[in-house]
Amino acid sequence: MQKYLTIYHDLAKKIKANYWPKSTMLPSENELTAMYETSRETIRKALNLLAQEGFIQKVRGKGSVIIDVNKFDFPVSGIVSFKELAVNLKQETRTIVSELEQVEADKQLQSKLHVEKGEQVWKVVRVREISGEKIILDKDYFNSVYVPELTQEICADSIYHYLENDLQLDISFARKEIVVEEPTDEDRELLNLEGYSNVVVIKSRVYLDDTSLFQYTESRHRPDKFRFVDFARR
Amino acid sequence: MQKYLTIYHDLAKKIKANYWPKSTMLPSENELTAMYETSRETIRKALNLLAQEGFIQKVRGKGSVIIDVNKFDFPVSGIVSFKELAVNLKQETRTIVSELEQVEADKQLQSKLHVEKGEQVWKVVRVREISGEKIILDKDYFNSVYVPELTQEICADSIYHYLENDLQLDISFARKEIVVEEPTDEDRELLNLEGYSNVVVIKSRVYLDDTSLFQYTESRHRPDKFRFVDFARR
DNA sequence: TTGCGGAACATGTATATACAAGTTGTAAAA
DNA sequence: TTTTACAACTTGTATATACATGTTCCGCAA
Repeated sequence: MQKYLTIYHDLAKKIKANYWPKSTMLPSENELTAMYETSRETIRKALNLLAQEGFIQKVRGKGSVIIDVNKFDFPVSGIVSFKELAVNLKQETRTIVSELEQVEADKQLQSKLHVEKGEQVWKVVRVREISGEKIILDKDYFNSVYVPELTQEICADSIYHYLENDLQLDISFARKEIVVEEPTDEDRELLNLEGYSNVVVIKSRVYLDDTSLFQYTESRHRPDKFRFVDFARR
Repeated sequence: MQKYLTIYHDLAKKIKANYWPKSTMLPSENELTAMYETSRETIRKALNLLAQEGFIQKVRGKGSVIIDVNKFDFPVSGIVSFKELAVNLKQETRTIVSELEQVEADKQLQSKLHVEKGEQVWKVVRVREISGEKIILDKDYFNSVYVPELTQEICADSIYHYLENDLQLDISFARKEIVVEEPTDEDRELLNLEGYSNVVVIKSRVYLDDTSLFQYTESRHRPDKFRFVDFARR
């Protein structure tokens, strides 16, 4: 593994474990250079990563202050699969595959997935149950060129795990959009909406390493259970 | 100005202006090094920034592909003032200052702004009108230690401009949280809610360069007009 | 006592060099 | 013709050096 990543992970782990008191300085770059027996540039790469992820704040002429991280509980920012999220949640979760089929792309899908008319597309509809309540409705569409086969088992477990480990796809980046919509009949039917008159919809286009678009997803959430946490720099 | 930032801005401008066709390769790092008469590391700093911001996708052994940017229309991600947003909007916008006063921090504010009991805090309530409709209700609280004075004029124009240019504050990062809530009486009174039974609330804690917390904000949006666009990397 | 200057330290930027590792096309070998 | 091997590209990582620039603190001079 690369040195700067190893150092980054080591420092991140120590910060999370409160190895240093919050709001105090990290050792200086020169000290870290000596501690890890490497060069200053390598340390700086690790520190810049830490700053980007909100662990530290670099102050010129002074040093790196450890930011008091109040554990981000639901980082929908970034690309994270539901299964990866679920392990952080205390509650019981369950995934119900309600639909799984290969369909021809209609006009709407064509524009969202950038495929030609009539091309084959996998459609997966899944309901996410948290603590016994049906909270999230995930509608995924995959370009069959990149995902030729999907099974009930894969969808019930983790599609992302299958794509990355078995199909060796390099998922790279996504464009996301969050809006609030009125529930569709499908939403009302599949979710426990409890009279709520809105759903929060996260629409994502997901791209591979080679910038090809392979997935379009709508994640539809009951509004009271939705929470998006973000870290932003000016 | 720093070389790598100059190069970054130059490349970003060219990409936005379609100087190179979308989905094609940028010149290689070595070519750019020659073009800008600098070192490869400096070029790499600029390219990494472009990748971070979603302009390009770096592919090892091949080069940097230009990502087809479909102009992100409403980047609430990052820290952006309403006035900065407004210049990108085509519609007419107006800001109405509905409240401006210095108050003692109550228990709730104490925890949100990390101030002591009874400390002075500026409270600003503003309504944002877009195309004649009252869409957004911004409630800002500033720690008086960092912001001793605020006037009607400043609030009607841009508080951020005042903080950064006149008070010389270095606004650095923010923690944000997006949730959906039921409208309060204040929401119903000040906004044109048109019968909507929810509001989208962005709660932000904003920090200075030296990691001190100086602002807490709730930005309350009418759900049909709310849209959050994000670029994420796995 | 007060204020100024500078040493010693911090991070930021720029450059050069070396090698590792992935991709592609070509020419030689089977 | 097909396969293999390699050269010539690409980006990724690691190191060393130099200087710029911001912060802190201590001691000396006024």
